Amino acid sequence: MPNTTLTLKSAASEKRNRQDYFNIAVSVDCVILGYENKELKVLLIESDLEEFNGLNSLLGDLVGPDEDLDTASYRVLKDRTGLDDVYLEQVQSFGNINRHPSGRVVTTAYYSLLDIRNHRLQLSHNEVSWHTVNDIKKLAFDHKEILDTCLKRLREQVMERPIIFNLLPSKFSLRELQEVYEAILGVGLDRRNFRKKIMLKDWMTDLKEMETDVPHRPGKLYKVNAL
Amino acid sequence: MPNTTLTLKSAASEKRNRQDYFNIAVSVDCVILGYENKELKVLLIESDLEEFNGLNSLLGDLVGPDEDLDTASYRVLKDRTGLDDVYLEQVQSFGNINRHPSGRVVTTAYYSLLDIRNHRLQLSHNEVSWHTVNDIKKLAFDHKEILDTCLKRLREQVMERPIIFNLLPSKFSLRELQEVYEAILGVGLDRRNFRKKIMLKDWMTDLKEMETDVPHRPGKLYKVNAL
DNA sequence: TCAAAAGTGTTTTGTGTACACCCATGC
DNA sequence: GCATGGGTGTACACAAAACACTTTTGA
Repeated sequence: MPNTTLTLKSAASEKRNRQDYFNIAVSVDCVILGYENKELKVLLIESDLEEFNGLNSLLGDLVGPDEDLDTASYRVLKDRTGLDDVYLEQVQSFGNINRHPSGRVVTTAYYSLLDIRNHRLQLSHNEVSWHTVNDIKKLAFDHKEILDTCLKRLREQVMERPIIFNLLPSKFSLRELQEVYEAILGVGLDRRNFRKKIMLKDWMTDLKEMETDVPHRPGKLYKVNAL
Repeated sequence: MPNTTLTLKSAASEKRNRQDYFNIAVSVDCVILGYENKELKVLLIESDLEEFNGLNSLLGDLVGPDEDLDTASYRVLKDRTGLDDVYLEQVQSFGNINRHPSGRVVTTAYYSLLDIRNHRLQLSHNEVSWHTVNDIKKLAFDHKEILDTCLKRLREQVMERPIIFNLLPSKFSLRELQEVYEAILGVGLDRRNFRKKIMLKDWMTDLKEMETDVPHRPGKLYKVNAL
């Protein structure tokens, strides 16, 4: 397959030779988000490129010749966190010519949501660690832009579809749920209005259980409905 | 630059050799949409691949080594339509292994909106022509899926941002505008409610002119506000 | 005078938002 | 008994939807 001739038609393409087209590498970058201590966090790795001395970057990798984009993202996630049952969604591709200092790489960004506490990660490298999203000022490559784009998409979707539950343990209280929303949206929410609104969505089921080990009146526990 | 070593870290990547990564080609595909006769249309070309005998496909091309993704899309648009002042937006990337029969191609889809009547296109190939979106059952490659994805995105955005005006001439009536919305959304809209809603958005200015050459009472003409 | 579309308002219904009090529990 | 958060309802503002008649023009 690699040596088959590509026959996409265009005046421009005919002028160039085939070799040019295979000088673009394809990668995926994963914005792996977790929630802990009322903060949204993202998994980053210390960049090993000199140009980015000291800067962190997203987790990503080149896409292999035998991989779909989604498959490659799952592989990155699995390799770096040990998890394979994780929510993953494609957001956008970034292909500026000079975005990678070592060569031409077009990357497709995904975001991923997981519960930091429940999944004790098997982090494959020591340099991989969680960082509070709000504290991140600068990342290697164009990864700050990628992060911001993914966060924007997440904020747009979080009230539309039941994705937020990926950040929570399987049993959670309404307070916990509201705190995750507040962390993502960056605003405080009225408790009564929040409860009304979220209950209308039919995303959760009352487990008829109560919180334990809380230093105050325990709240009801819920689970997310099957999707 | 093409011969610089890529140093993305991962156990998986270290196992493969560099050549593998440059066996993926990168393309863009443009869903070029226009509006005419109360119908939404898309610009298609007859596929020249044997495998897709007779099927149409979207307009696309490989991305050159010196082009951003956006630049490549603008080039495709310019080459195929002669237009360069056209709305263009990235939607999503498609990278399934077998999506292109001649080799591995990862493509990024864009949609584009233009006014068929005002821009008399200089179509570069005779095989390029407009097709009513609703009549399209099948396209070459995964282009039907790409088309559907772009249409879905368009429907989500059309009430959020003033993009629809790209489909209309610079002067238009509220009836024309409503008809475009109806064509895109595939539903009928109440005229009074539509007018109220659209006027609240502050997207248009009353030109203090009237339609001419209509076989009925002429309506007011509007123009889109500067963005 | 007829056909075709322009233009216009009111009522109802639902949703978003602001806001305050009593209750259950652990310490 | 005190601190902490759980749980609840009402009033107002605004947006969405349903709905019909008169007016203007060209043919």
